Amino acid sequence: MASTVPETITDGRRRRGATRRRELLDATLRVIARDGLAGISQRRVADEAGVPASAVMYHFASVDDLLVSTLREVNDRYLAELEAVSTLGGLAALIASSGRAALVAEYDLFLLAARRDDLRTEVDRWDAALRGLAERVTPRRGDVLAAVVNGLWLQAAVSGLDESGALAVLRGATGWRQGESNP
Amino acid sequence: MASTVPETITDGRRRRGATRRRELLDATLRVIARDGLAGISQRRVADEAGVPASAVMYHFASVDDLLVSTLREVNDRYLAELEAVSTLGGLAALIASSGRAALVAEYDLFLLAARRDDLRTEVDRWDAALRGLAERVTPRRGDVLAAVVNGLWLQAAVSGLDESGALAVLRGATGWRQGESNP
DNA sequence: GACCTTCCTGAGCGATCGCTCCGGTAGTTT
DNA sequence: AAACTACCGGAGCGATCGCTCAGGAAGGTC
Repeated sequence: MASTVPETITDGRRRRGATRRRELLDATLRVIARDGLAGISQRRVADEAGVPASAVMYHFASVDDLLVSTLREVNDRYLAELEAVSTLGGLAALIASSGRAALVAEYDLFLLAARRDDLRTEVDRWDAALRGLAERVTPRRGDVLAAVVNGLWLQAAVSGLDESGALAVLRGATGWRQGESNP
Repeated sequence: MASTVPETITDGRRRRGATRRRELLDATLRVIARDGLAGISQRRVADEAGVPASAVMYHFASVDDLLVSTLREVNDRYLAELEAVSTLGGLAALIASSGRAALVAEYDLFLLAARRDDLRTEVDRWDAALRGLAERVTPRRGDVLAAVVNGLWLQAAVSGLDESGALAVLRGATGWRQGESNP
């Protein structure tokens, strides 16, 4: 909030620093996917990223800050994808596009946000985006579509789900009938 | 599997032991609800239950065993409740009956089961029970109902959900129209 | 009463935890 | 080249971790 955010970093030192910071965020997501939030520690993330342990504390104020930053990054990415969707087909493709391990990791972070007051904004952002999409795609059945999307995403995380199966459920839930126009 | 399971324990020592074991399971669920799986430790659970730390290792082979036992207990309870449901109204009541904190804790354990091969059976049990209920209540749209139930449960955990709201979505998703017979 | 089984618990070990500190290195600016 | 800045990384502190162990205490059996 207080720091200036240049559109492109010209300072070579800062650019390397920013890269390493992102590598730590990626490593964090991989560790969560493998071992869950309980598996996160400064040293484990550092090892996963191939950097010394102290690097974590240089780029993040605390391990919790690392976790929260990872959550925000993941959420930003998904919100952008959600907002780009306008059809049931696109929605099915999005839900089926991520691997199970990554989805499980993202749900772990989602639950973290659900439990902590200081992260409610992240949950609310997701909720608003999903509700917006639901109203956009199926104006009369927005609440139903929102629930189905949440459910399908959970099934994709836990048991896996292919695109055509997801689409069939989405159509079934929104009252789509064979021969109707998209979505 | 190898131990005899008497229908009622007459030995006072064993009965107290069984009680304490259950207290530890309850304490575990409370700690998860508050701090997540990452907040679980032998000493923290023991403190929450009001027993010495060594009691955990007496009643459970390891902290992981404590976690797995808690998961199985929670799953058993929910499966029994799921199997008792036969109408949309009953389903809505069940979904809305648990507090948010408890639901978040149960999802944490659910994700643990989703990530670990040795716990797949628990996920599969849940999946089979939900699918069975869905086919029972709405034979033609079983897959849709299963997805909606998962989604509503997630929403109940994250944002809260009242019974009437849940019922409205369940009816909307299954094509129920005003004036039709239950469910 | 003696004897046995079951449950209990405080002390403590080695490992790992989050985090601090500080000397060092390498780009950038003057 | 000197001064400055940003990034780097090994050492190490106190706290907590999972788990072991050995010595009771208490209920049950004979």
